[in-house]
Amino acid sequence: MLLPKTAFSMKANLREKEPLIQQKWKKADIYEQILLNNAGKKVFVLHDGPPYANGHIHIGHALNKILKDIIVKYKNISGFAAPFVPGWDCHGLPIEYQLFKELNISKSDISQTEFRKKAAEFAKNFVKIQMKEFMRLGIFADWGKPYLTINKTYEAGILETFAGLVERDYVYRGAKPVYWCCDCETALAEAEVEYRDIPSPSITALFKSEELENTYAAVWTTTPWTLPANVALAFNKDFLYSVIELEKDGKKIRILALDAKKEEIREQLHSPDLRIISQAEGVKYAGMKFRHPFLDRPSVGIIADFVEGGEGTGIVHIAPGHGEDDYRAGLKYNLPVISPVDERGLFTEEAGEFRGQFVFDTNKKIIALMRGKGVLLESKEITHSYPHCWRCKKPVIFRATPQWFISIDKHKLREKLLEEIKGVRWTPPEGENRIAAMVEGRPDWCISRQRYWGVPIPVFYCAQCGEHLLDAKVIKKLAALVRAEGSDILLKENLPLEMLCAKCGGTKFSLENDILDVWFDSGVSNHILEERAGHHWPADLYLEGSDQHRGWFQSSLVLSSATKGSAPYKNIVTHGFVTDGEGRKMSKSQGNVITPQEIIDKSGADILRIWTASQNYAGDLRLSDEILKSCTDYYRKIRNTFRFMLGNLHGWTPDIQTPKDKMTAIDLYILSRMEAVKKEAREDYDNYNLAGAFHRLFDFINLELSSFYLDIIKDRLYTLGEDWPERRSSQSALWELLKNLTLLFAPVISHTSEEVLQTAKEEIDGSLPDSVFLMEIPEEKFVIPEKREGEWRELLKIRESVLKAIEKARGGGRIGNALEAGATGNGDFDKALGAFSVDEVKEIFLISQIGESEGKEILAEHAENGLTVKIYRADGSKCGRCWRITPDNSDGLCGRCAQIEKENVEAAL
RNA sequence: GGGCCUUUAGCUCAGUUGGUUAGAGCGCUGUGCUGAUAACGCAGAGGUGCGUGGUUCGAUUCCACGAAGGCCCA
Repeated sequence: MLLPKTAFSMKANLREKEPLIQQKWKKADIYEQILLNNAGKKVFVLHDGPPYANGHIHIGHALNKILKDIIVKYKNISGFAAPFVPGWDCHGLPIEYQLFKELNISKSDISQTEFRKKAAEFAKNFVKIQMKEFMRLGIFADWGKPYLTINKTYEAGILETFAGLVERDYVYRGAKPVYWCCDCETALAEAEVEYRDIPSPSITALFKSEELENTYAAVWTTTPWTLPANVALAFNKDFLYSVIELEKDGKKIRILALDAKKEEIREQLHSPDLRIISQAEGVKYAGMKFRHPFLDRPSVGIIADFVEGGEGTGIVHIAPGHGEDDYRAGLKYNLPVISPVDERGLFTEEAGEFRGQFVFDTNKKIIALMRGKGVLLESKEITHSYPHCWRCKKPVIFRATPQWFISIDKHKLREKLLEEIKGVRWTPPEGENRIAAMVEGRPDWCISRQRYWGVPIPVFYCAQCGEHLLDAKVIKKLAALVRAEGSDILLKENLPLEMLCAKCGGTKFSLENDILDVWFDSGVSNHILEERAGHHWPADLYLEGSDQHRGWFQSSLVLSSATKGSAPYKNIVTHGFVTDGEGRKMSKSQGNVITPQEIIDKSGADILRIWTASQNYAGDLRLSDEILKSCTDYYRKIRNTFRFMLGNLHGWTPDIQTPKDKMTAIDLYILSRMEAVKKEAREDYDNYNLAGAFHRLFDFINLELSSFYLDIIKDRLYTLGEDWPERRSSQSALWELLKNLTLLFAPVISHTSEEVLQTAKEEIDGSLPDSVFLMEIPEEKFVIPEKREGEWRELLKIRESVLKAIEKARGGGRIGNALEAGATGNGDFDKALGAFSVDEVKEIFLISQIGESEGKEILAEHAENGLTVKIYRADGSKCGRCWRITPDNSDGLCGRCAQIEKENVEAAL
């Protein structure tokens, strides 16, 4: 008896084994080895989108990097050389914000240079942490040489791209409102603003129509101080508006407002009655001119969909210098941005009589002024939620400040972008539509940030006249300096630049205070592809979460198209977000968060990798204990099947490989099936359908190997003489199966595949390479003719019926082991069996006798699809060795086993 | 509130121009084996195809509206 024997254990113990395998990979410098091994092959570049370096990795990071890793590994074992350089995004507000909090200081307590040093340390520390965490997932990458957006060469690349934009005239100066703290005299980001309830005036101002007789538009606002910056009134195009006539202070007056508000207005004015003069939808008021209530300035009617009917009058006061909505509406209608407020929150000259006064203090004066002019409909106080500074806790304002922009329409860039989008292959395809819609509607890109932690915008101001200097040549010089010294050098004074002010001839300059938006940083990342050996530009693939349609995919596209003339990628794959088992967002407050660390500690990285590969990532990905449990079940099945194959290859080596033309029918059949499955799985991998590949491979292992082929060949493997041809044939097939499946699964369960291969190297074939990733998926070579496949399909249909019939017999308590049974059937039965020998059929059905049922008691019968199968007890007695029932049994052994025993005895002599 | 997307058995997935009783696997239940044994085989149960309307001889598949959820934006 030759039973399976292998050191490959049933229990995986991944949490202890994986780190050991990873150590070996690290020691052998597996990443380098793979690329060395694949030198000369076609290059495939997956360019990593940089995660932000400010915390431990969460499940979304793990998902993203594992998906990338699966694809890169697959490419590397299927005829490509696929490098993978990991990146990190290291500048930006989140780090700055976190660090200020940690240090418990504010901008004024620390110099920019000193702060930047600490921020760089902070980022590098998390790069180190995340790198370790990614490595623990089994990700292969150029860990020794990642790209960090704070690397000197990287920062130089940022400036070079910027110079390219300046050369082509894409960069311009404009104004945009930002949150502004008048106390700290600084701009604030969304994250630095907290909302608190405060009392504010709630007023309705009247804007006199220049076209309609004695008619005033009623406009509600809670920030009267922004009225000096008013330039427009917004209507909702679909709402119904009315001009109503009523009495105010004893005089007739006509008010324009939302029709639904007319009663409310009548009550506010204590008017005894109201008369509807006209009614129209908001769209009618687009372009209509109104008079500012207290300044000599027109205010024009516009349409905006953010106008709501709930609070107010349905007519919204628009001050593009003091609100985000207002600003965007202003862009659309080409309205001027007025922001007559300085950095301390004091009105400037532009505000006329309010000059020098603090904005919040002028609310009352403005109300009084309007009341005096008879253009105030109502005034009261309300309490509402209002943004405050996270640091000094004072209310903030929206204030327009000078900012730098990249034009999206210069040189028809927008059209170019849309054209490029069409040239990219988007997976899933809906992504194309999504990004195209965003690009169509996006405004110019504001790249200024009033922060410390980033690359300074390379613009200089003349110390004498204040004129700005934006010069590509100068910026290229700066880039060279930065390449050598890092971006901190820009903060130094007296840079050797030899600049001259074009306006006044001045020679002293100061650097712009604003830094570049971090999306600019990461948007230029594809420049590393041109600098790294073994890479090429554009990248073959970008793979990120679907949120990056607005983020990185777009910033990369804009910068690359503007400066290099095309998109930096050929393929985009996007994945959804991880939710809990109910499809709900994971959040700390919900308590439904599962971290990659927990999964690794409990089950191992290969389980997490199976989770990643088994789900369709196009939509949201659910994660729960129940789902992980099923991943563990997948894993156990795969592992045990590998174990069975390894164990039964004991005593076999490739030099006694059975040639294809000597293999038995069932071995040839299963190998042919393997080829078909491999082809399908490879197509899936090639199309980034990882779940398709995984389920296909798993089903093959489960349905065709474990339940079918392996079950059947046990008899040969265990009971035949060691060298018998049928046994060697099956072992040769096992070897092919093992190699193919180890490799096909390697991108997913990398650690386990490696363990399988190393076990095989020790136990079966010492000439195998040191890592499964230094191999290639075997080429197709075991396909049987279509006609033969058809014969097998017929046979397998009958096998199903036989199994059901046997189960019926078993249910009746008439039979236990299937080997006790014999089977026969009607005409179709014999016809389908005709293509196979009786011995083959018995083997495949796992029974002891076929046909010849005359005079026998039928134990069970099963009929379906015109086929009837009958089960009876096989003739003869049970062989003590192979357990088959045969008529030629003597001394408890069947004829075959008796001979094998004899051979074994002779061999032993 | 707007744009894009998702919704098929407890779980993960298939379902290819709309056409007969909607398929797998896992899990579950039952059962066999005890020479893959904390393994392996066999069988079975399990679905108002998110809901409501419409187009059609006929819709999981097409259309409209709605619900729940996700991403982005406001």
